[in-house]
Amino acid sequence: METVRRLRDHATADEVYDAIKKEHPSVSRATVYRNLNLLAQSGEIKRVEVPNGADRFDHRTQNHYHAECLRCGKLIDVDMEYMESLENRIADPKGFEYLGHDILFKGFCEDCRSDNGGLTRAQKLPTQTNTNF
Amino acid sequence: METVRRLRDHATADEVYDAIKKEHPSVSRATVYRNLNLLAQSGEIKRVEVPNGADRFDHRTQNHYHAECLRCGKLIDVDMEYMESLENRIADPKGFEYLGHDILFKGFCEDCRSDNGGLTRAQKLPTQTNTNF
DNA sequence: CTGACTGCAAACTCTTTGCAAACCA
DNA sequence: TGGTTTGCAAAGAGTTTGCAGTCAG
Repeated sequence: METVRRLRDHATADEVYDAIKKEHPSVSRATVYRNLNLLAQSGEIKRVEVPNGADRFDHRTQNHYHAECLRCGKLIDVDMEYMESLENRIADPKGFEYLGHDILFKGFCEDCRSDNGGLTRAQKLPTQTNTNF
Repeated sequence: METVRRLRDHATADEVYDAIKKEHPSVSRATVYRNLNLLAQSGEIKRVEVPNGADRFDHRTQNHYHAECLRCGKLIDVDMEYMESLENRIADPKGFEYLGHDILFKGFCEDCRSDNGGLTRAQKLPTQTNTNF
């Protein structure tokens, strides 16, 4: 079942389901979700949570950051050092127990940066300066 | 309608709806959602997207980071300088047009760090080392 | 045989949308 | 009046869950 990590590129549960279904048409969506959850909990794959979008599952299990295309929704790996203890920089912990962090970059992927038009998740952003998240 | 920013603390659309309903019982959820979207787009309030949770709306419109309590879901403001151009540190832009980023810290809030038990969003995390996101 | 795993369908959460009625300028 | 905004209910996306049947050891 884990051989589904051959999909490599940040597949959503549904993409995994579709891929599995081709070889094992009887497998149900529920089973795929259940097993992805198990694998993610055991650490064999990594769940990448995307706000307002389906969770994606990553065969790379080390910590790293992602960038999301605001037009097509694609997720790409970002080539940047993981900031191990970013949370040490926080000035006033106020009793909060920091366990980790996640950074999500936003923008347009190579394919999408030109075609200005069409549906996009960017519509939810403030319109004046799209750099204001 | 914007006076709903008196709720101050990262209210969800539903919390806003509940608050409005007390004074204007006829207002529907759809209207609240529609207007929150308009206000967020015009930049009068800031939408904070929380993976696998309801979006929250923030009266603070400047860029800043948040921390999410993995037990109760509460969102708190993080006292840390906003890293204006974090995306400059990315080694290999690969044609991606970076427009911004968001950082979400995770952990347990003051109230929740002690009570180990009960439902928690942390259950979705790998179990061995909860610091591995 | 027993516990673990599965398929199915229904349920759930959060949010958006079509439409007709109500409102406002 | 004509464009905008509303309420309602239905629809939508993504995911989980109860249950009964199936499988493996």
